[in-house]
Amino acid sequence: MTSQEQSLHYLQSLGYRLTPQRLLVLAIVAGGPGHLGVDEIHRQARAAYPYLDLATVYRTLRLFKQVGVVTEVDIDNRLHYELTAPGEKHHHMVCRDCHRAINLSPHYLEEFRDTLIREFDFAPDLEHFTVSGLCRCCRETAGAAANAAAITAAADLDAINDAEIH
Amino acid sequence: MTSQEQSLHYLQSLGYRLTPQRLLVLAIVAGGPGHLGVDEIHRQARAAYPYLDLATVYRTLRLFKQVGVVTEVDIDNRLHYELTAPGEKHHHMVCRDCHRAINLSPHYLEEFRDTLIREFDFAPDLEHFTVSGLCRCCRETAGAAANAAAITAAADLDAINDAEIH
DNA sequence: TATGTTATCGCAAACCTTTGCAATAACTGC
DNA sequence: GCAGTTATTGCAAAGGTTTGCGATAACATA
Repeated sequence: MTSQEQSLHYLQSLGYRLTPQRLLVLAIVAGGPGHLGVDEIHRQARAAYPYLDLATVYRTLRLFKQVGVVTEVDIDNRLHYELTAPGEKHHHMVCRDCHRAINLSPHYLEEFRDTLIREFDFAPDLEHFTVSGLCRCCRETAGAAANAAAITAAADLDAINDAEIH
Repeated sequence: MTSQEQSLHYLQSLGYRLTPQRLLVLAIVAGGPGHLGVDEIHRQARAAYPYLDLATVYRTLRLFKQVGVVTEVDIDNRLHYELTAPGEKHHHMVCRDCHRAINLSPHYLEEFRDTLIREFDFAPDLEHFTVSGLCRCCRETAGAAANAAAITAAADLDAINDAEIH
């Protein structure tokens, strides 16, 4: 039994129905190289099943995400999905310049989660955690000038704020 | 000089122009009780300046966010904005059930940021950080049943995944 | 104060995503 | 295997947000 078939059986055990559309979407996400955009998934799916609607793709992916079969990644305000790797769960760091996604081990978030629960009784959703920022590449290249400007600007703002407070 | 005037001077010092629209949006966000939705800001703004377009509100808020004057909070897939509190910067925990936002001191993220920079050369944008989850209230009430179901489901999935790996 | 440059605005259209609804098809129990 | 129940689909429309573009207005310079 393949991993995909197991995921589908799992869906069924939760009371959801097995449809060709769901099978197809799962197969495409499973076959993709890491995360795929919704439009890309839809395009590939239509090649095999031309009447499949974009709304169905969205609904299917939302369901898969909800039960944990796929992981959602927000890249530049667009949703992307990848198979949830069973043994090697990971989070994402997405660069705000080049939009590349870098994997991040859950290990780095465990302490943070424990703290929120202990201090605030707040149970964070960190299953599908994504943090944006600047990757090494973009910090080195275009980032050099922009970064300097940002730092200067931040300092200015602090100065203004300090002046206001005192 | 008020805090708002300082923010506007700051914008000007960065090369942005001072317009009545920006002044108005800033005044409304500053006057609001914490975070306000975009439609709410637009509605209030139109009362004073009927021709102000929604697109301008969005562009203005995006600019304010970019320079750090306001903080963006995503609540149930809708953007909300509040004045960036100079001395008392904070992040947000947003409950996925009741959609309430709870403030979170930056202190809880400092170590996380340092780690990402040290280990991955990745500079995370944690200025406007929001984490979703379940607040104490919702965990106690509706959460009790739903939580139990979720835990069971997760255990099932783990079992399936374990079976697959071995 | 008058003039030129160009950032910003309002409008309209596009974009990505979600939702309502009637028709369909997947599962259940006989 | 067949009929009944109801989750799911496709379609169309709406929702929230962004973008392109010509017209306007804010700032700099003289």
